[in-house]
Amino acid sequence: MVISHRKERILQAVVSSYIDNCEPVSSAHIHQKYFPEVSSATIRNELATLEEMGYLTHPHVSAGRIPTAAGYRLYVDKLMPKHKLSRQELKTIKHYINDKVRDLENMVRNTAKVISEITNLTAVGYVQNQKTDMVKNVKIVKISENAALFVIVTDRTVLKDAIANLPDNVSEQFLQEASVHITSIFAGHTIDEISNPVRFAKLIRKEYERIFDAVVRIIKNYGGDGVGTLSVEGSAKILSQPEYSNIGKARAMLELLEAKEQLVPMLNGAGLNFSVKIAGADEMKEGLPECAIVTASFSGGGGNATAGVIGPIRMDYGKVLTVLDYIGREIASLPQGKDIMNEENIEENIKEVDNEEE
Amino acid sequence: MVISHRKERILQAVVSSYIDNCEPVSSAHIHQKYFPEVSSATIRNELATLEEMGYLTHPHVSAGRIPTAAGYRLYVDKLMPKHKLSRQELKTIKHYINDKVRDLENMVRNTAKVISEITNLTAVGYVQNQKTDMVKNVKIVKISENAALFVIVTDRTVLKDAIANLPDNVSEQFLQEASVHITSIFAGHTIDEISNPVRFAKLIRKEYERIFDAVVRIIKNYGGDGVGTLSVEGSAKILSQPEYSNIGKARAMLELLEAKEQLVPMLNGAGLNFSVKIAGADEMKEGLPECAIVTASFSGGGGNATAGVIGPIRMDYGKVLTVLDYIGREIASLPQGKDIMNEENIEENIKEVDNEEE
DNA sequence: CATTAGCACTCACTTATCATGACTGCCAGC
DNA sequence: GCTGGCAGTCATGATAAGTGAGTGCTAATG
Repeated sequence: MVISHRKERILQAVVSSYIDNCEPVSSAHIHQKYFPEVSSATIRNELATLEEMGYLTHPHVSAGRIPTAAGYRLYVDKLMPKHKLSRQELKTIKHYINDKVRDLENMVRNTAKVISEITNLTAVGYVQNQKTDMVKNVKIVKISENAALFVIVTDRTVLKDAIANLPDNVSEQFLQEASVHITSIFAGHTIDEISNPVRFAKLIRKEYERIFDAVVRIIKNYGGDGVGTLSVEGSAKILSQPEYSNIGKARAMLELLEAKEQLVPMLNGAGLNFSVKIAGADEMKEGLPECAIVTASFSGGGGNATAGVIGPIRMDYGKVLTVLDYIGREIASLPQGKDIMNEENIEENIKEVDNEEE
Repeated sequence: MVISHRKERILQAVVSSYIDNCEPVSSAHIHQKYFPEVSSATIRNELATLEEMGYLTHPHVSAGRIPTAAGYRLYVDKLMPKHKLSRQELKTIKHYINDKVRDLENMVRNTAKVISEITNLTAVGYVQNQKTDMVKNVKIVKISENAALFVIVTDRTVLKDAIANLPDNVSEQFLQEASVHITSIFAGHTIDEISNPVRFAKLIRKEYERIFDAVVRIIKNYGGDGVGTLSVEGSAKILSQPEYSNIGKARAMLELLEAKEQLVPMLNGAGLNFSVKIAGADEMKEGLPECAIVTASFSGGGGNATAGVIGPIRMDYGKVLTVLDYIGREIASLPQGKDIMNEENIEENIKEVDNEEE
């Protein structure tokens, strides 16, 4: 059955109203607030048809209508009104997203923070390490008598958390030379290529072999599936949503937020700019709490990543999508690296990085 | 009034029972489970006295007794029975706490994870940067045309998250020399001393001045109050506790866990080995949710840090303290750095570090 | 045929009332 | 000092009745 324009408008009214109030919407309410031109009886007829079509339900016979997953789906895809961000919100976004943050992980965390703040929902950000990332530089820094920090710079980010033991009597000079040698071999190659190091093994000078092996292992590990940095911001906000006022549901949700392995696969929008997944309407794993996940992929600032919100199915999709869209543009517009190093700039830069650690 | 031995035993019974069941304890229950040798009436008399003394209350007249904050305090300080960890639990601890984790932040995160897993409570770990930390080494690593990673090694940890812009045309060679020069000036000095750099400024060679300034800023920032790494593990576990089944209380608790500035001051045990803070009995800030915080300070592995649990006042203090104690010993017994670098070792080491990032 | 007014009907939700029983507190006797 | 016994209290849970928001249907109207 083709859905008439009026039915669409009525469905839109139901979804909007339900998103705002989280209460079943009655025909009288739609009549008063959205459709004074037709009577509530007419609206009742239309509602009955929309229910037959699968877009709406009732919790019980004497209750108003609430959208089904299919109803939300149609709303998101077709009916959703444009949202306009306030001046204050734009300012907040600009404050968080700026060119002072230099590494991808921090940028993503910042992005999640600002999304959470503005939408008042829990936000997630994820940087998936990719096998196609290209190694640009490998540095090995001796940090104590018997340990070194391995810094691996790729075209998307900087891996700087691998610390490994050293054999005795390795000099700084030696590590420095090893870094140069290994960089010369790996530079320009992808994680994927390096993970299969046979072709490189013959290029390596004998004395650097052990260091080489360590680097290969670090890089292999970096490119593994599901490895990456996940940030979750504002998880307490889940509990303000009435659909999670039941403690069991709230807990399921929080556990999902803590379980990286479960959460990460749900963030992939199959390469789309935006992805709105609604439990029930879209293929989502069984056993997960009822929720919707809206994600966007961002690129700019020398990398790309995914960020979005996770919340009740009844969420303000219009606002969320507008926020994600705007942030996407902000990030894309960041300069690709300014060559400035005045005092102020460094100071703020450092503070920024530092805040992100918290 | 001096508390008699029998009163102590009865108080102990009340607190233990309440910790296990989270239900007011009746005189009959104590009689059956703990004191078959005296009648419930006698126990009632004792309970009445204990209530007068301030260790117990009633929710209402026909309900059993529950401990007051003072009752918990006495229990923790004097009456608590020793807990014994199971073989499995000891194994879990050994699995998490091992010499493969090289940096303090990761070790603390691991510690929090294992504490949370074993106690089934939310755990926190905190590494407070201290003004008395001594700088050992400063390395500046060029990671792109116009940015560098500043690695600062102290006697307690490695700071490796500061990235700053560089002026044009700074060569690697130059940064390398600057690192050596700056290290030679700062090595052996504390954060506090360096934060007031006047005495060092005259030692610095003109050409390194800008780099020097950047390092000083990073170090100053590192030593700032409240700066440090906080890990919170298992926050969803809060919601399993019946005292937070009220969504408002649960939310207050989660918000506390997200608010570093509020949480950190509560973790300081004033230099004690163990600290048990009970909201109500101890000075805790107003407006915070009802909770108890048990922390221990750990030292070993080349640093010291604080970790513990945060949960309802009704928690199994015996178990928590035993776990913290045992973990403390494990950490203290870690070798201070082994000079091995066989394949296996590195591999596990790297995996470990990587896992921690998640 | 679409629209509408009107009305019967349903059913979640609220409030009132009552019964239950798990406790304590106290007293009198041992 | 200890104990059995008993009256008194009060949270908790069950039952019943009343309320009203909202629908579905029908018949009338344009």
